[in-house]
Amino acid sequence: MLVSNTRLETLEGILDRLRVDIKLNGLKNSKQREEILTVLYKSGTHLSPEEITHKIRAHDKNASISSVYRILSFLEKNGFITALETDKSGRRYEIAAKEHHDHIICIHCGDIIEFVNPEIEQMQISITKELGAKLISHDMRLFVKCSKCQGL
Amino acid sequence: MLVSNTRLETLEGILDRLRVDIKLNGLKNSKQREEILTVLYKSGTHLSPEEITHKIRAHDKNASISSVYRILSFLEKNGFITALETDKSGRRYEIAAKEHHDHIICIHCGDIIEFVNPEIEQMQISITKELGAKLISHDMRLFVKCSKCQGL
DNA sequence: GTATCTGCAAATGCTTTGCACACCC
DNA sequence: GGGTGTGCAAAGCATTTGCAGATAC
Repeated sequence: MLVSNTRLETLEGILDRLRVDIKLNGLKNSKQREEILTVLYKSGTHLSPEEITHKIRAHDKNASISSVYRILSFLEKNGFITALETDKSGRRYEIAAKEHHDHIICIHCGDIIEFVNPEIEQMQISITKELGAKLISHDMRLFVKCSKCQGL
Repeated sequence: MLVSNTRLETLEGILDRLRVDIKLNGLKNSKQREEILTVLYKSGTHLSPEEITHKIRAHDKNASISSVYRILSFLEKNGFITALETDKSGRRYEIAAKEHHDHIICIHCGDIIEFVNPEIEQMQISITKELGAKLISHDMRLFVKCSKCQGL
């Protein structure tokens, strides 16, 4: 079953959580953290660090990719975004404020379809429970030739 | 359900297939290709290119890691081995002559448990079929804290 | 002999880090 | 003011590639 692209939270709600998180960690506010989260929220897709850098440079000419990497790492660690490896070219990031989902990736055109299957989710929990292990996170990628690329 | 570590094929059988494959591709025989496949077959685990290089150097003092990469790439492309990314430190390889399986990876000790769930396998096919896409390959990783690491 | 295979060293590409200055509280 | 954030350049690290000599057929 496909996942709608609707965010579960408003952008302002997410930014508020970010500000609280920053306070709790004794950190200081920064425009860039908010800007990157905003870019990911608005795009709704999976962006590479390079694409993100390019986008934030629209408002901030000198933004550097190294800061983008630092911030992405912080945002991922704190659960605001999630990473996905679609191929060998590196990681891509998406906003975490969506329903949990897995990914179908077309190996030809790179298109990504998001889906969730509650039965599979449940089985994953059962499987690890049987082993006495605790499921921390999971990751399922279906690599396909999508309908548009069938003829190629 | 756990997957036994039994190989589906003898080492000689696999090497024979490799030799046929090499002929068909107009390539030449090489000790290293067979040696690497043998190392992976005998180890039964997931080895990094560096570990593989170290092992084949037991019989071949000057073996280089770049050849290992080249050969791993060939063996993967031709279906003799499969790659797995357990963490950010790079890819690991295992012999393909096992039952198809997915991986449970302990984020603490790095232990890997192999399992297969036929129902999930079936669902993955149905999900992609519904979209008119053709499933080429898939990949499911359950990151856990394993029973031995629970207390940590 | 000719094409493939190999080791070596250099290059590549993504990501991380050190440092000095800028900025927040 | 002191600690955190940022840009820049350099470093890291896994992986790839160019090249010349070695090897297979």
